[in-house]
Amino acid sequence: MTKSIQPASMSKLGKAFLTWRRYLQKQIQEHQITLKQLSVLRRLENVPFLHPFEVAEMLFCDRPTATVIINNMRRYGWVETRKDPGNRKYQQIFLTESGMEKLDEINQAEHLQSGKLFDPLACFSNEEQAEFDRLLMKLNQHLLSIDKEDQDE
Amino acid sequence: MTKSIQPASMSKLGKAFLTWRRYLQKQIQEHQITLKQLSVLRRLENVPFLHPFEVAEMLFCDRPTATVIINNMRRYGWVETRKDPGNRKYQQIFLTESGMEKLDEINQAEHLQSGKLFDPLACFSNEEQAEFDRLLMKLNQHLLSIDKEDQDE
DNA sequence: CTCATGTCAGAGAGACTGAAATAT
DNA sequence: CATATTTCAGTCCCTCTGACATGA
Repeated sequence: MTKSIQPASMSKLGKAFLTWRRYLQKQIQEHQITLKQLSVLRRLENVPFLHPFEVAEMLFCDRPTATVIINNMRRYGWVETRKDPGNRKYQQIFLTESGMEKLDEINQAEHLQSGKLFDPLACFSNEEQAEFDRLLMKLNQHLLSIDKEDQDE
Repeated sequence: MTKSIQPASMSKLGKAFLTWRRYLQKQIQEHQITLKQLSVLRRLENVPFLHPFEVAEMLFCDRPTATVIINNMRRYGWVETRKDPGNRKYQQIFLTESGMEKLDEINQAEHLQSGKLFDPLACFSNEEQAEFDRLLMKLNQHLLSIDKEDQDE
């Protein structure tokens, strides 16, 4: 009897995630940017600036990792940082001209236009999409209690 | 209007996956082993040997990546490789004594006993579990057509 | 003091490319 | 010849730990 580390459903979930992430990464690879970097750029289209801890939250990573990602983006000149004048322990991350150009380049790419990308959920009926989303929300809610369990140990 | 890279459900799926993987990794980190390495060891409990391309398939990664992972495991002495006598372009990957000891160590760890681990699906009723699994299978089936789409380009 | 925020160094895994060797 | 398997070198991103500095 094979001893598995995780329930079969979680393996399937992982497989779906990896397949999808690989596909997205491949679609943008010619633009020399990673998915996480693009996520940050896109977010910066809609807010004046981000704090590093907000980047960590949205990318669902820890703060040191966010620092690495931000530094990579600074190296490419897509963002720059300033001290928050109101609270000097914060950093503000701003989109640069170069970062906006990068975004334009990507947003105008033919195969990245909305409707051109593969739709992962196209296999679902509306009811199934809603149910899938509901189950994922429930799962994420449940997974939050992992942290509490950790503290008990 | 925020332009997102992916449907909201896929973000939720990614979040669930990362949370779960992080939890599992943390559970075994004291044993100085990664999840992929442990998956390979566990599989080798049940088959006489593996070919590298089989490792790539089960880990859902490409073959060069599988080579890296196998080499890391060889470095720790958990596996060793021999030429397949029947087909000399194949390698056979075998579990070593040291690898078996590593497995024993992990299998006997108190907090890794079955039933002790956090159950990610405990939030679901039996019906929901079945539905979740069914939807994930359907999604994975659908995602297979990504490759076909790629070839058309 | 405490707490949250941010950075840094270092290590390591993993992913990818391009090239090559090998065997079918 | 073409094809499939495997490895290798090299690069890069991400992740984590542990420590530390900063400022509220």
